[in-house]
Amino acid sequence: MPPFDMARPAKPVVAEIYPCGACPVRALTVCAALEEEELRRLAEISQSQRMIAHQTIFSEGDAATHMFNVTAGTVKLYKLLPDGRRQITGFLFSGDFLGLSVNERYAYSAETVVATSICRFPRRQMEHLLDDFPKLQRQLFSMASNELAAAQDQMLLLGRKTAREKIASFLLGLSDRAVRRGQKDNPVQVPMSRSDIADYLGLTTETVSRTFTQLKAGGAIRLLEGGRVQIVDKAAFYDMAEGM
Amino acid sequence: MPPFDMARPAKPVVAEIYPCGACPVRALTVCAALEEEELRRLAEISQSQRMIAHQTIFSEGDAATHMFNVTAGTVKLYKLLPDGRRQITGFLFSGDFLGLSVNERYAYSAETVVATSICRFPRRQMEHLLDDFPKLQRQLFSMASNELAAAQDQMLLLGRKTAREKIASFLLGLSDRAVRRGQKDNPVQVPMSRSDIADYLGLTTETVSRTFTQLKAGGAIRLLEGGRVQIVDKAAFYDMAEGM
DNA sequence: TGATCGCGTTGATGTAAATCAACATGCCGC
DNA sequence: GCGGCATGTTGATTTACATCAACGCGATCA
Repeated sequence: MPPFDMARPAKPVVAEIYPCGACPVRALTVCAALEEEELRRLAEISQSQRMIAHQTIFSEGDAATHMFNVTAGTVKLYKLLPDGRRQITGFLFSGDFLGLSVNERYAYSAETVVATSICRFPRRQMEHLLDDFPKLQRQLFSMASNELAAAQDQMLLLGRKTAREKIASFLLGLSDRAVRRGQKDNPVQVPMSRSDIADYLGLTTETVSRTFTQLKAGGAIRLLEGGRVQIVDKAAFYDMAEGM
Repeated sequence: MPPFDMARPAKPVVAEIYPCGACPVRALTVCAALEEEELRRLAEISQSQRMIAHQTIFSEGDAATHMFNVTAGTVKLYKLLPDGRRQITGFLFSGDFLGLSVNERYAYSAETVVATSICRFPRRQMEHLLDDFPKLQRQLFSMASNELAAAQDQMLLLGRKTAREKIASFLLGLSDRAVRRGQKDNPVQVPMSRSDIADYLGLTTETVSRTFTQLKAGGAIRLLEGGRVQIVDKAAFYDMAEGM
């Protein structure tokens, strides 16, 4: 059971204490590697918080006061150009960490996609904890390395893949990450709008829509209700995502 | 003076001992934060190596046996699709670190762009050092965070910028990094080929060439000999890079 | 029950950049 | 000095995707 009913989002609540020991995603995330003592210290500085869909967690350029961990729901990270063009640089799900900053400012904006629970840590205290617990730092470093690899995959997608390959890669990415969270990988839950998908893949909503239609017509996917997408032949779909 | 004459590249030499204490880029790189003792330990496991232009340092999928530090020259990182489409995910210069890996394999390929000196560390021993010296790990983590921010900028570029904006952003990026290395920022040295630039920006060589020509015709840049490019009005160029 | 709104789909048309092609230039080996 | 090759530039044409436009549908609400 999720920590709260996603269909009936609660109002955002600050300063609600969430016991780390009872955290539903502890095994998946930065806290996984921690001992009793470390976990206790982390719990002391953490606050759990629930947010409804489409709320801003922080904006690019804000002072980076906190780091965050997603415990339920979906978050998007994005950057804007002055004229409003938007690039979504990532979607985060339960277990994912956000809030790394360069020179004390957030380098991107973060917004909830659906009703979401996050756990927040004051950055200063978190940094002290990193000094005290190398294991925690190690864990965070390892997560950053993985994100870096994902970012490179996304650059290949944005720079060199066709619309069809982009959509296929996107769905497979969602599917793979669902597996890692221990959720069903196929059909895959797609909680974000066409517009969010477009801004993640460097396309327009129209092209995203048309490409979904084509994939459906070609028998590669089935669109189910509840925003779920079934990938008919996953192996063939991996090939499609790489242009084979 | 650079550590060797870049115009007359040496044959690659393995196992040449390079004293860290005399390293020309120590202040710029992962070694900057280290104490005497730490530096000595790092020196023990490091090997300096010179490579000519267009040599492979490692390939995607290779077992990740080493980590590297660029001490002179230029390196490109890239990923390939099965049909040969290529995305260059980054250019590295003196002081830059490479070789982070996910599950023991390199996630991308690395190749020299010009004659280059690198310093290599066996990964296993490097990881032990990270455990022994949290300061080193901290430094590496901080560099990874910066790279992550750069990767997000590049996603915005690839997904949402026009050819003209891409070229302007690229030149400014080179210029800014030259400053950080203490080199001249304008005119900026552009050591890579049109084809490399194209694969970095998600364009074709023809479009890169045409865009340079247009920028030159519009008076925004001047193409100098020796592969240098002068940015006429840097403030205006920053605006152009963001579509303003 | 009907008006309004946001979201997604589909169609017609436009265009930035890709592709195809030719040629110029510089560099290297001989 | 000369042929061969890689690299870069420019021109003609094509195309994948964007843009502009219309409409369907479900949710919300008076």
